[in-house]
This record gives sequence, C-alpha cells and structure tokens, in this order.
Amino acid sequence: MPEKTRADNDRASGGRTAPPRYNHRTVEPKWQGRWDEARAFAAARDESREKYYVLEMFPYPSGRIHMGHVRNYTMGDLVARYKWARGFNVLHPMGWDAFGMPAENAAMERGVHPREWTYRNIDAMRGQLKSMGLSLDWEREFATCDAGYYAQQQAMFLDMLEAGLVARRSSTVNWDPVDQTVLANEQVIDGRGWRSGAPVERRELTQWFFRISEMAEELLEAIDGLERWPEKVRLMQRNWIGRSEGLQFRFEMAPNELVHWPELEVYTTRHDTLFGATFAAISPDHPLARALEPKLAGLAEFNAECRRIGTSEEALAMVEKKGFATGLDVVHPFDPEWRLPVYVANFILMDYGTGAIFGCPAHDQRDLDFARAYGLDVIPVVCPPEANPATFAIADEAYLGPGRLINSRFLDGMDIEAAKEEMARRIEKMGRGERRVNYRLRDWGISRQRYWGCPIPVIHCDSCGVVPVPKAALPVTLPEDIAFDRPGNPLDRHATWRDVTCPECGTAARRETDTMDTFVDSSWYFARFTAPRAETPTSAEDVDYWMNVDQYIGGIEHAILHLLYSRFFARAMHRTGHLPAKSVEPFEALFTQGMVVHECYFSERDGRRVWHAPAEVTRDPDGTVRLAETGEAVRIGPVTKMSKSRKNTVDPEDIIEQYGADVARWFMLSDSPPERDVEWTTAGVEGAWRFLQRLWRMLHEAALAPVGAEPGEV
RNA sequence: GCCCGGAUGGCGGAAAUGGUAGACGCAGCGGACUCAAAAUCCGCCGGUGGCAACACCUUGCCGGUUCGAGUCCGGCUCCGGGCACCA
Repeated sequence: MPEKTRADNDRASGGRTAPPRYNHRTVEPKWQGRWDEARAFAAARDESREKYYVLEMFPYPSGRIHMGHVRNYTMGDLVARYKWARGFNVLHPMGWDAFGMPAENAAMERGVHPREWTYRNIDAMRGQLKSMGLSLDWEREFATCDAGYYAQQQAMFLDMLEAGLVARRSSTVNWDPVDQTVLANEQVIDGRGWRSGAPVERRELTQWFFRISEMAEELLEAIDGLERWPEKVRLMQRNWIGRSEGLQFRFEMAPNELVHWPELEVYTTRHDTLFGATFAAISPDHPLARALEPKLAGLAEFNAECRRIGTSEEALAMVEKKGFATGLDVVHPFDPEWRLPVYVANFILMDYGTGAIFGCPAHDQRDLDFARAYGLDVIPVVCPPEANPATFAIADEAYLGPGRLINSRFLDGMDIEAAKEEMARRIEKMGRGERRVNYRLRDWGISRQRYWGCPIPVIHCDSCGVVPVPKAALPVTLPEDIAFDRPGNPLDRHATWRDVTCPECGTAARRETDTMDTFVDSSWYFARFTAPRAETPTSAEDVDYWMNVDQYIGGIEHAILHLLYSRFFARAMHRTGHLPAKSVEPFEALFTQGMVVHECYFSERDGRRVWHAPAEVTRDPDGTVRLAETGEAVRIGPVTKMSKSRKNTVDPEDIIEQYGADVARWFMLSDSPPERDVEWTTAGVEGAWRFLQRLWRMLHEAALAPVGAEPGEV
C-alpha cells in the first residue's frame, strides 16, 4: 500500500496546513479500546426501552476469520449501530459453534487435543473479530463446547425424551470396512472412504432421532407467516418438507416358490396411471429384498453393490439405474390375469414412502429409462390435449403434462384429477389401500459416532433398557484423557467413562457413546444468548424481553437444514416449557447474504494446475498477472468462492493491517448489493480506501469531527 | 438427477407496472494545477464504421408474443447454493 509515500508527500507539501491523514493504525485501536472500557455494547434488560435483537450466524472456530465472516458481521454491525442510534436497546451477541469434525481431524493429524485446538482457535478468532471494531456484546460470549452450554442442551434432550419428541430406531450410515468407522457423506469420495480408500458400505445402526416429521404439517403451514424471510428460502423449505397427496395400497403377490409374501405395499402420487404400470420395484433394503437374498443367486451381490452407493440422496439420484429381476410377480388390482414383474432397483429409497413403487414408464422419466434398459412395456395412459389418442406414443421422453386418460378402462376420458379421485375411491372400496398425505421430510437423526460433540445423556442397562441420566447428574461431560491414535469413536474404548452403574437398578451398565449432531448445538444458541449464564436452558424473563431475533443474517447455504432444525427446536422448546408461544418462529426477519468470491490464478506444471494466492501475484497496467517473486506470468482462472483448494483467499487480517477495518467494512457494504456475491478486488479496495480518505477530509473541513477526536480521526 | 438462485460495459451494478439500456460508483485514459507527486478540478469512457452529424449492433444462447422485450412466454447453456453425517 502506498500510504507511506503519500503521507511523506503530504508532509513535504509544507506551506499550507494540509489536514493530517486518517491513520487506521492509531484510530481503530483507540476507539475499540474506548468501547471496551465503556462496555459500550453490553446489553442489559430495560423494560422502559424497546429492544432490538440482531444476530449473525455464529462462526465455526476454524482458526482464522475469512472474508465471508467479515461481510456477514459487517452487515450485522451496520444494523446494530443503526438501531442503537435510533434509540433501541440492542442485543448483538457473538459465540462459537465449536463442536465438529475438524477438531477431531486436527487431533488425528497433529496430535493436538480437540479441546485445546478449538479454544486456541477461538482465542485467535476473537482477537481478529475485535480488530474489526464490531459492536458486539462480548460479555455474552459462549462456545457450544462449554460444559455450561451443553449441560443445558442435555437437560432439554431429557425433557424432549419425556415429551415423546425423541425416537430410537435403526437407520443406515456410511461404513468404512477397513477403518471400521462411520463416515460422514463429506468423507465419502467417489464411493470410497477418504482415508482408507475402501469401497463404502451402508450399515444399519440403532440411532437417536428427533421426531421432526411429526411436525411436518405445522412447519409447512407456518412458512406462510414468515413474511420477512426471502421467498426463495420459504420455497426451498416448502419443497424440502415435500407434502404430497397420494395413495398407499397393496398389490397381491402372485404365488411363488421362493417366499411366502402375500402383499407388496406401495405409495404413489400418480394413481391415475395405474393402468400404465408395467413393473414394480423395491429398495435393496426392503424386507422382501432381504428375504430373497439367500434364495436368489446373485441378489445378495446386487444388494451389496447397491449399498455401496452410500446414503446421500444425490448419489442415489445420480447413479445409473439398475435392477435385479426377482422372477416374482404382483397382480394388478383390477385384473387378476395381469402380472407385473418385481425388480429390486438401486434407486428406490427405503426411507421414503414404503420402499416400493409401481413403475409407469410412459409418465415418469426414471421409470422410462428403467423400462428401456430392461425391455419393459411402455403403455401411455395420459393423452396430451393436442394429440391423437389412437396414435399417441412415447419415445425418449416420458409425458408429464395434462391430458385425458386412455387405455385405462373405467378411467378413459377423465382428466388426471378425476382419474385420481376415481382410482382412490375404488381402491379404498376394495379395501386394498387408502389415500394418504406423505412428506418428504424425514426424522432428524442426531446420533454421531464421534468424540467432539455433546454426549447424549442416557445409559443402557441390560435389565432396565434405556435409562435417562438423572438431571441431578448432568452434565455428562466428555472425558479428557482420550487418544486419537486410531479411527473410530474414542468414547467406545474409554472404559472408565463408558462403564457405569444403572441409575435405576444399580447393576453394571454402559453410557451411550454417541454424541449429538452439531446442528443441535446451533438450533437454540440464539435463545441462550438472552441469558447465557442461566442455570436453566433459558430464563423466562430474559427470553420474554429479548426474543425473538428481529434480524437474522447469514449465508444462503443454511437456507434449509439449520433454519428448519431451529424452527423445529424452537417448537420443541416451547412444548417443554423453555420458550414462550411467540417464539416458535424465532427469526422474525431473515437476510441471506451473498458469498465473497475472487479470481483464481494458476500456472500449468506438467499438465497440472498449480494455484497461486492473490497475495503472491502482482498485476501489470495491461492486466497481465505475474508471480511477484519470479515475474512469471500466470493464467487467470474463474471467479469463485474463496477456498483453500484454489488458494484464492484473501486474509482479512492482512487487509485490516494494511488498510484498516473500516476500509474492509466499507468495501463489503459498498461494492455489491448485500444479497449478491461480491468479488474481492484490489482495485475495489483501493477505491474504498480513497473514498474513506475523501470522506474524512470533507468531515474535517466541515469541522464535523466528533467530540474528542484528535487530528487524523473521525 | 432433484429443489432454489444467478447471467447487463474492463469491474460492481441502475433501469415500479413492457416504453431513450448502461444511472451511480470503481478502475482506466486525457487535460488543468504543481519543480514533481499526492490531493483537487475538468473531460472521455459498451462495440463497429465515420472528420463529423450520424448509422448499425449490443442485456448468456435459440425461438415466440407485442407497435415496442433486460423485463412477458417456451426451449436451452453456463455458473453458484442445497440434497438430510461439512459447518
């Protein structure tokens, strides 16, 4: 930065008394120190004033703040200071989403304890945030890994267990057969474990769930009331919950020699197309598929291969559609002579509907692809308005639009809605099934086979079963003496922590060694900020005064999971007496900011791209970018989200040191609309720097410098 | 693959409801002031052609509706977010 030469030149101009320059290195620390001393941003309940609660999504303590944080917290700071200036009693807190996998990875790779690594990162990042001059109430700070926080979370878990909001059942996880551990989806790369490289398997595990699907309808309906949320987020949440009205019914199985299995139950939203059905398909995890495994040569292998796809919906949707013909048939409900072959198919999810479908290739693209691959019939049953029913045929694309029913006996001539109605009526009358509202939303699995999380406060006893840890015995704290010398959950191997006596019968028992999903931690922190040191999860007076969050600000990447889980958790807290009814929707207004993006720089070495950090390059006047050290010209890549892999990050600390926090803040606010991505450019930052210099000069000349300002300050 | 966004000069972006595309700003270029620079001020700044007046082209692509489309409709392309164990 040229400030040195510029300042020198100013001095050299002599003669006229040029105003001194703005110097962030003296101004910013001075005012930040004064705000600290005066406790300027410490919030206190004051019934005589109207409150305003502004919150930015709290950071994961990765070690350093990044530009996304700078943007997020600058926006929140702007809102907070504006409301403060308007006379509101402002609550603007900050904390740390401190449990999670990176701390365990650091432990494995560098031998540092997750606790030590996390709190060291928090200290470093707190210093960086403070250097930004944000109007934060640091007295309310907490980390989710503080025992004081997760103790209250455990208490709420027990309340939710008692209120029937918790379930325990089997579900599938990614299993690394070599490392003998559960893998997160992120740790599965091309179907293989990220460390071992071994093909991943799906494995059944008994796990804890929050019963969010019970609240699907309520969560869906309440979206209408979220008037100050972005429409796109409301739409994404509606689609995520995925309400559908369909028909659940049972096919009769044709007699066969392999298994005794009288019926196959399916769920469909297109029961109007039942006369276009040409096959049935079940999930590899369907009980029937499992029952057939020992009876059919090759099926066990096929199912095992399907299970290697992993558990993510994306992987299942992207995989090449494959089926295994079982040789079994189901009988069409309206024609005892009409048989449909039953396949095991790799794209059917056991978690949705009944884990079984009927396939209508003419009117479902996935079914059509499947039918073409396996030589199955394609019977069109919905004829588009402009088409001739006698000649209408399906080629490469399934027909999904409106029309009249054909080839469908008693449904012929009806439109789709009427046909659905008639089909449902007949199936119900036959006693073969019933209309049913289904949701895509699944229960929230919170069990994690990991150390660095909130322990689930239950004990397993051979005679008493699952026994909640008595509240008086909370918190269940994490043991300190653990080793990360091998993969897996160290809690499983920690005998003195794990082995306890049953609180009910006093015989030998085991602690639950699963910890909670970190989304649980972030699903109520906003409520905890209203009384961060309370001996209960919340304090009624504080929650009543401060809640709800008037403005919530964060990245669009949290549009679904974090926000939906928080909405659920707020309802659960209300039911268990920890939040008032007004807080079941805790965020009055939501703003989703854009990302901070930057150009990439790279050179080709041996046909591979070697990335260079922005700090390592210079730019010629003609736009050529060179490595500062060697002068070698490098290529300019696409403008993408700042990420370590492409090295296109700019460290906020460097910018704050060089230009000052206010330049970084001003650039973030002025360059691009807040909801759009902002491209970090040196030219733009220089412009912001010049602007602040100009602004300062104007204010100074107009004698508007604030009381107490010294030369060079505004 | 599915759900949700986005695409307008060198850059960020303006253009309720369809009506002069490119406001405003950043960067850049030229000039004034200065011994020189900084600061400040003035001017230029989508493309092509033209001395000029001006003409033609231009809002990711292809098509449509309309007197008129950045805006509406249909079909695409590319980029980004999410897809339930990354946070």
